[in-house]
Amino acid sequence: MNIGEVAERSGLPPKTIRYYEDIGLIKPLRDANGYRAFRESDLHKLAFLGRARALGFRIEDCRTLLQLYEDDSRTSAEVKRIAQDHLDQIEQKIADLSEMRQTLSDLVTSCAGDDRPDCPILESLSTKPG
Amino acid sequence: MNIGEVAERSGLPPKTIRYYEDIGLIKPLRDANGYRAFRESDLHKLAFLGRARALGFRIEDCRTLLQLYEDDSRTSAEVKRIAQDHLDQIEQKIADLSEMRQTLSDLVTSCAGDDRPDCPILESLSTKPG
DNA sequence: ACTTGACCTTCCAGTCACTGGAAGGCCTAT
DNA sequence: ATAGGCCTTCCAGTGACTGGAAGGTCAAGT
Repeated sequence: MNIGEVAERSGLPPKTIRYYEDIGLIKPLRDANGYRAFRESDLHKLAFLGRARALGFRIEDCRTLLQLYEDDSRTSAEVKRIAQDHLDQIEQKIADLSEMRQTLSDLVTSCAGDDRPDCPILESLSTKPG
Repeated sequence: MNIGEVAERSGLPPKTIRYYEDIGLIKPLRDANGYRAFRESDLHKLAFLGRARALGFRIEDCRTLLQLYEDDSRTSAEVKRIAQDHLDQIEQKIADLSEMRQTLSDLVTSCAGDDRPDCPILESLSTKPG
């Protein structure tokens, strides 16, 4: 398989696939003409990586997860710890964003949004809280 | 005021303040010794920027908001549009993260997290959905 | 006068995970 | 022979800082 087909089948752009090879996540073979020659196993890894990335795992976590996947002597505890840590971070992010949303949505609601200059949003940004 | 005092009073690290000068958000004066000499107005701008950043506005939006703040002929509609767009993006991000959280939390729950290798998390990552 | 330590300066590199673009080689069909 | 659609590498840019090195300045203490 050439990179175009793998890109289509994995859903990842060719650029990303080359990047993943650069950082050692996959090691496709090469044809005599220099083209990358992907095996089914490479495609499978790329799909794995795509799904892990879609869940928001950092690349280094993806690397670890892939290693664990290929390691018969892994324990599910190792995997779970990574996923739980990531889940914690996602929940923290949601909490932070929810606070921003609340503040912003209050400000947006209170702003007339007309052609006058008076604006509670700017007033809030320019004023010390408390 | 030197940068240290401004950093303390604005809550922004000196590095960030220098960076904001680099990209033209503030233009502090200079003392004869080359030290930055901040006016109260610089401090006020930095505090404004700090609050805007804390609400998650991108730097370029912060720049625009600061310009609008200083423009007597602004309209609140301009400000509101920026804030509303940002709010929309935050809500989109929360939606994306919430979906990740749901999936991840299901996976974490279903994983025993013991010393055996069987792991629904890895199985899910390695399997095509559908 | 000298030294110490806490400031301040600039500049360069690194972060993260790609993404865009340029310059050029290869393959297939006409 | 040429056109186009692949493929290759390499370099630079993204956003918003952050760390660190190398060196200048200032105030206080001895």
